[in-house]
Amino acid sequence: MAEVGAPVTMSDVARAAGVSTATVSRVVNGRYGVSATTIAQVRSAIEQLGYESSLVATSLRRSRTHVLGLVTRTFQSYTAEVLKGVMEALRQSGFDLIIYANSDLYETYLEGWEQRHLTRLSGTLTDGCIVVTPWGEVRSSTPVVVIDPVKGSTVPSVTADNLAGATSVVEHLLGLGHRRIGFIAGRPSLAASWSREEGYRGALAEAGVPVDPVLIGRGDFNPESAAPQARALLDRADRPTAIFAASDGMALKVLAVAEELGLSVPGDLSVVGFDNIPESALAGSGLTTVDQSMYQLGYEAARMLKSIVTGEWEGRRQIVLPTSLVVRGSTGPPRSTTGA
Amino acid sequence: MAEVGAPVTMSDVARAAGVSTATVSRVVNGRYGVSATTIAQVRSAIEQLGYESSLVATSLRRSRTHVLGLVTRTFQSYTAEVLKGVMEALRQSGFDLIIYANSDLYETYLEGWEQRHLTRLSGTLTDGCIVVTPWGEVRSSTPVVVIDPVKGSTVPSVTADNLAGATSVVEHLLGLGHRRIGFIAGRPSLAASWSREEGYRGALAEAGVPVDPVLIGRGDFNPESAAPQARALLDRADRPTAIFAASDGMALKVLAVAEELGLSVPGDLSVVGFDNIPESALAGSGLTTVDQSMYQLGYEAARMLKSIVTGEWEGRRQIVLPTSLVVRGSTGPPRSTTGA
DNA sequence: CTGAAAGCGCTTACAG
DNA sequence: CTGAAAGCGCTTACAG
Repeated sequence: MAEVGAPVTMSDVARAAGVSTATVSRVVNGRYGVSATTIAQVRSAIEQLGYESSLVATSLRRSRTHVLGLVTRTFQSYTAEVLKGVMEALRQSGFDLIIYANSDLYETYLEGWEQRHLTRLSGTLTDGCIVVTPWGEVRSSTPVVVIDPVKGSTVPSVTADNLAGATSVVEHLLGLGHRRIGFIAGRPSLAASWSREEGYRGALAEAGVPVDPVLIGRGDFNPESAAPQARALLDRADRPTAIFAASDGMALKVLAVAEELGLSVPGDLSVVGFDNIPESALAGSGLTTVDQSMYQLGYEAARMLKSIVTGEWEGRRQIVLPTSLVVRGSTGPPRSTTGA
Repeated sequence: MAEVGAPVTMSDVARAAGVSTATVSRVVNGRYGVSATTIAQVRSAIEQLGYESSLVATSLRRSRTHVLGLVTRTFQSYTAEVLKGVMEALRQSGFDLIIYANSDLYETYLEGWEQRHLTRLSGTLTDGCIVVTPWGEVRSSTPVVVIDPVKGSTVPSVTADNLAGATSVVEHLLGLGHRRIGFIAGRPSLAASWSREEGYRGALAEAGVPVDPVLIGRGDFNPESAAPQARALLDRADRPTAIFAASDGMALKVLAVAEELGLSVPGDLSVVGFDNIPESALAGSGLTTVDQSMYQLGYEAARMLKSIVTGEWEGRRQIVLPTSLVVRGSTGPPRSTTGA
């Protein structure tokens, strides 16, 4: 029952039913103008042969495919959340979803992957695409909605309120009595990265705490990128009493480095992340972080894309969703609460 | 920069470069027998126009597409784990991955979704497919590997050692002193469901504890399906001191029902699940469960599919992966440890 | 109500 | 080394 012969095509059905492929196509697509008898014959042939129209052939011929695409570089935990949101928004919408992932990202196409995939899908397969965290600005012949766009992007997009989120983190740390607060930044090209750094700087400035450039490390959102930065910060004589990493992945790495150096958290060091991925709740006594509902990002992106495709979208094309601070065990007052 | 005109086709490139589409195709695919000058011209036209070949047109024409498919009904947390494993196995393999999800699952196609999607992809788009937890037996004109097949399936598949996993759960509960152990089964058609029930029955029998049919509830792996079953079990005068649910989703529901009824866990009731989804570690003091590495399932399924497609697969076509018991706070000795 | 024919964007023998 | 032509599996005007 596993692997059977060649796929059943529309010609096979036409032959079996004694009609032309045009007629089969009409029946399959429920077009008017086919006699009841013919419909019955064709239906029975379809049933017997187990025919299903080829997605590829159909979408090559049709202008509208009722398939939306999603292009992502990786499948992290947060990707699953995004996908759940997307599927919920698409439920009963008449749009199917296709997700395309490339296996060669460690080779040639790393930089422009999203553009390449987008183009390969757009002309024919999909009516529109969601792109998750692209490396650059994207363009397409069909509608696109970007989740986490690059800085300065003009494409329709959905993003979390990174500025407010980062601000709340620093206010939380300041409230606990921290004054030397380190920051590990994310990939510079992303708008999210800039906003988080801006929130960090702004909140310090607001509190009258000077920003010390030596306390800022440059990561790229990749967990590994945070390790050397954390080590550099924590090896200093005047090391920070708290580190705010621009993503949970990086923050978890900071926790690992702290443990490696024999620093207790939050006694010797408070650590905060951003994203609230599931792993953050599991790490030791929990990682304090900013929740940006990836589910919501996915949901809103899909809702927007769907409406743009059908021409019904009226609202703004750059959506910003609220974030919320989640305080867990990785933050506390510094050892000597004499700062200020 | 967002939405641009019509997609750039191979004809556009051919026109710009002053050659035929056949030549462009040769350059794009790196075929021999094109002069250096022509290659340069075509390359420059491709560059200027930002051309990418259409995935759909290419795969319609070619027999081999170097794209593998994955068909899934939902995106749960475990799906992300499966996908991570799949991508890892496919990394650098030359195979891209396409995931297809249907938005109308709540309508017509609920029952046969996997077969329908499979057929629509198989003829043309993909060289082979992974199907996650199908409703029935699947057939296809190209290779298929099923994760969690239905009972009696003969298709190549990867599955966890559900029998051993369930056995270890019951042994764990027996070891704590439980004798009245309830069970909430999963969807009957799945092989996983049968094996888990078999493990439950077998371990009880092994210990000389008679299986009481009133302690077995029939769920379908869907969390919601467990609520009425749990209530029925817990409303009994001779209620069980422990409930083993065949999935974490259902087990978490059991915890909710217990709380609703004012039962303390594990004091009044021990609860065990199966799967070890991330949420299980977060629930209260943690859900005791069986870890079946979804990452491994995905990884092995992709590795097998890839090899079958390239004709290199030599090993068994029904892989069973080990499981391990994860003891957390939801299990403990029953209130009166006087059983025996 | 039905079919022959063109064409969606490609690739691949087949000629030259 | 290069191009004209056929064809992958469909859909859609256009005739009849």
